[in-house]
Amino acid sequence: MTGESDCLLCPMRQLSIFAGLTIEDLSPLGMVVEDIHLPAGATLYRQGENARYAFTLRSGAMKLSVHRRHQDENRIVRLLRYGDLLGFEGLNQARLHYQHTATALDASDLCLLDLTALNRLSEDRPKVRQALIGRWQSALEEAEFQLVEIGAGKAEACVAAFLCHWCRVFPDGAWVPFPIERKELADYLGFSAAHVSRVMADFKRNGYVKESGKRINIQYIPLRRIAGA
Amino acid sequence: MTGESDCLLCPMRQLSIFAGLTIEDLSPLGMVVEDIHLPAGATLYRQGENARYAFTLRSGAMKLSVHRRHQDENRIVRLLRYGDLLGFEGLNQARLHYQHTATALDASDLCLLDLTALNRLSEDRPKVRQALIGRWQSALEEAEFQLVEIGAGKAEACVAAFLCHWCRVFPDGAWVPFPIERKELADYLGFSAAHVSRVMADFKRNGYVKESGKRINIQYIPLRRIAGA
DNA sequence: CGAGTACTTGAACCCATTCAACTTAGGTGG
DNA sequence: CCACCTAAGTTGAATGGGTTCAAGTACTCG
Repeated sequence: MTGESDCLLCPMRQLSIFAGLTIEDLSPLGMVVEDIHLPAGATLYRQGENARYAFTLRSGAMKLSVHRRHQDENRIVRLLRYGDLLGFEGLNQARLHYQHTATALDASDLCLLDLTALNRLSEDRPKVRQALIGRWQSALEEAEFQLVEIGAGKAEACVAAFLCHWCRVFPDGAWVPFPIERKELADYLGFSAAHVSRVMADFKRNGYVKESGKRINIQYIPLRRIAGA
Repeated sequence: MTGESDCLLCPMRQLSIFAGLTIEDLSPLGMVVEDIHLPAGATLYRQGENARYAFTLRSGAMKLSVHRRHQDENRIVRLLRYGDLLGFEGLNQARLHYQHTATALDASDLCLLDLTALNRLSEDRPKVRQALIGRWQSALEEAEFQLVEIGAGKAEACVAAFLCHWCRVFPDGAWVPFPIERKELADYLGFSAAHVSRVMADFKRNGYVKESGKRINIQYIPLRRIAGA
């Protein structure tokens, strides 16, 4: 399930917070980095638990969700993929607990980073510091994407915007991994599972997208028409 | 309209990113800080403009909004008050432009901070760095509050959650400045102005809240009942 | 191949939108 | 200081989109 690994050999390093660091930067740091493998559905950490580690997602997909106070449903606040960093709220010394529950949507590989070591590293290395600031910024932008593009408007437009956003890093027309159930998509978008299902079914009937197994393929989504209606 | 000021004498310093710094820390930095005063409705900066300065809000209230691509309406992504920092997206070197449009909801005083100087300062002073990380964290938490408590559910519950959140830093039962129009509240919550007005009017009729001029007074909001319904 | 889970679909209901009319509040000039 | 004027807030009625709940269908995994 877990084991040690060498960051210097990591094929993902260019995308990670250690990108741009040389061997001289990294090797003497003595940062122990562990590999973690999670099966689909497994929980990595829970909201409120002591935050001692951050994680880098190397493959698979995860969701961050929060328990709503007066409601039984869970709201999904972020979806993560290849290269994303999670659990770093503990870097802010005032936040000693995880703010979300992290669950694997699909079988996932992560590496574990000790937060105190990471903190020390960011003190010493401006590049790491910049990289971390960048992660904070993207987390914020992702949240604002959700607010702006998804938080209001008709369901069709929200689903369409999300699908385009989800597939944005892949070439047009590619078959993109899509390990997200209707219920989860609904929790993320703020609609009922039934209605999300309706919209997705319509999109498929209209030939906007295709689905096969846990992959999706965007053919052509008439964003203009959907938003304008 | 503008003038220089001395951070060391600022009555807000304990709340600001310079909190915890001594005179020795601050005085030799040569950071020029300017005072800015804005009348209600004035725009401080616009989405897409070159980001050279961050700002600290010393009094009044502001909103950050984004223009929606396929929509004419603007979505409000954050509301700011006393002590809040805005415009710091430029600290991330990859973001040279403001991500939002900043507009004064009320007559407001701010101080202007040069971003490059602020960057230098955060390199040298761990306390400033920590304070900035804290600001990033609160921006993120604020966005997630909006997602979780306000982005889904019945309008009554959203309005109630927002009002409690807005008044949280004041003592219970206090008259709290509330320079937010129905239309703006609607843009923030993602409802129509008409419906927000209806809900607010109901709340007032039921004695949950009182309004007078640009101030509000929460008497008692039965959150449990509203959310449970 | 069977069982359980996810997905789809229908119908009734409910909440929010829309648009328009009306009321209130705040500000300006006489 | 009052009368007017404008912008903001309130309210009603009709419409429409989304939820809910339940039934039926299609996967997927063992």
